[in-house]
Amino acid sequence: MDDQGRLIQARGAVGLPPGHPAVPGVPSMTPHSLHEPPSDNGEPRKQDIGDILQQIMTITDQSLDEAQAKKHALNCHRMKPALFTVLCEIKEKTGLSIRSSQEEEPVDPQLMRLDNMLLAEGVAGPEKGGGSAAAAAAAAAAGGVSPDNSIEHSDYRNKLSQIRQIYHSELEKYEQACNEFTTHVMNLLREQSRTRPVSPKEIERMVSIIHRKFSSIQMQLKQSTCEAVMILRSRFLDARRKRRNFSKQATEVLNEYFYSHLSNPYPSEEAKEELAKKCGITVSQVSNWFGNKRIRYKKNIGKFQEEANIYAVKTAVSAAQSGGDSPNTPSSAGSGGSFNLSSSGDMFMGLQGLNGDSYPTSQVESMRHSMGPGGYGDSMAASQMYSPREMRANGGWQEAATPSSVTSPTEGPGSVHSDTSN
DNA sequence: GTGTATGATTAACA
DNA sequence: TGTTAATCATACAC
Repeated sequence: MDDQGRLIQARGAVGLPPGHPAVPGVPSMTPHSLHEPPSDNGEPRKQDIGDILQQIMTITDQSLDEAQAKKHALNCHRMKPALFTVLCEIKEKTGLSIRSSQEEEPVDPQLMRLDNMLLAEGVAGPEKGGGSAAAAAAAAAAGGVSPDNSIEHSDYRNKLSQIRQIYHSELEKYEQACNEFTTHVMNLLREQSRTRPVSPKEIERMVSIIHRKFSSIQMQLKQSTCEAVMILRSRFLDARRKRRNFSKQATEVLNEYFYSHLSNPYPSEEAKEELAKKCGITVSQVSNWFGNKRIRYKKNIGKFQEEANIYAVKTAVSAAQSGGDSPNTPSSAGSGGSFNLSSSGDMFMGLQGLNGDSYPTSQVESMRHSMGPGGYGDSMAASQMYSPREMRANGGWQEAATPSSVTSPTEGPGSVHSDTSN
């Protein structure tokens, strides 16, 4: 007999109208589950099943006490095991079949990524030297080797080890809680299976749901751990946090270039590379340095007067020492080597520019002394000694009339411009 | 501990 | 893409 036929038969048995479902969500009923002693015409059996179904259908309409009593009576009914089997079958065929298709989800790529990262960082999986490899890789990525690298490495290792420890202990807690909860639910369902149709498959499904829920919690844990590792890594790698002042020699080289190219303190790419090599820093650090220097100089020219003078003197000294034959070359300021820079025409004329005469070293020294320990206390005096470029209205650098510091190489030593605008 | 110096970063701009 | 200007974060001197 087909489902339709069985349904009609069941309806007839319980005396339900054709539009009313026999049992909610029950499309079919297999007669083989209802083995009854054969009767002559089947009427008593039909009547029996009908009664049971009727009682089940109306149990919710009764009072609690009545329902309890009825439930007990139904539980003890001889037809109960058969009905239970049928209901289990029906549940399998309806709800479960729909859900089972949704259950087979592919492995979450996000979870895979997290797992891979934790594995790579040495947080998950076997410990690989406490993350020293990762620390070394991080240091390599940073592109520099600092003298206290080993300290940083151990610091990184310790922190990573802490993260690892927390991760594993939390993971263990989750797993324990998951197992406990699963056992609890399984026991509960087994217990309930005495009073309602709960098939083993359903229990299995419930277990997998619990596992999925717990694995989503685990994913959060993994995500948090990954974030912690990322923060640790970024702290370890973040150069800003590990800022080191450049060496004195490096700063000197950069300043020499800056003040000797004050009219156009924009080193070319080649010059930057040369400076970087000379200072033992990167090209981008040179760019940063010049960017900072320009803006800070412009913002507070007065503050840099002294510094400018010192470098003017230095340059003059070296120019004088080298016979004054190449006053335009910053490298002539005693720093050795050449930047191979084009003559930007902004070389300090040293002290030459003051009155057009070349100053011998001794005179330079005496001038230096005349500045006093604090350099020029008088800004006017300073501007006479060395006056910076006038800034363009738009904030840029402009070749301004300056007394000594900045003159075109084509200009004679006497091309002194007074600039008291500062 | 505090103020200043300084290297790095970032958004906006040309 | 390089520069400016503002800002951050750290180093350093006191």
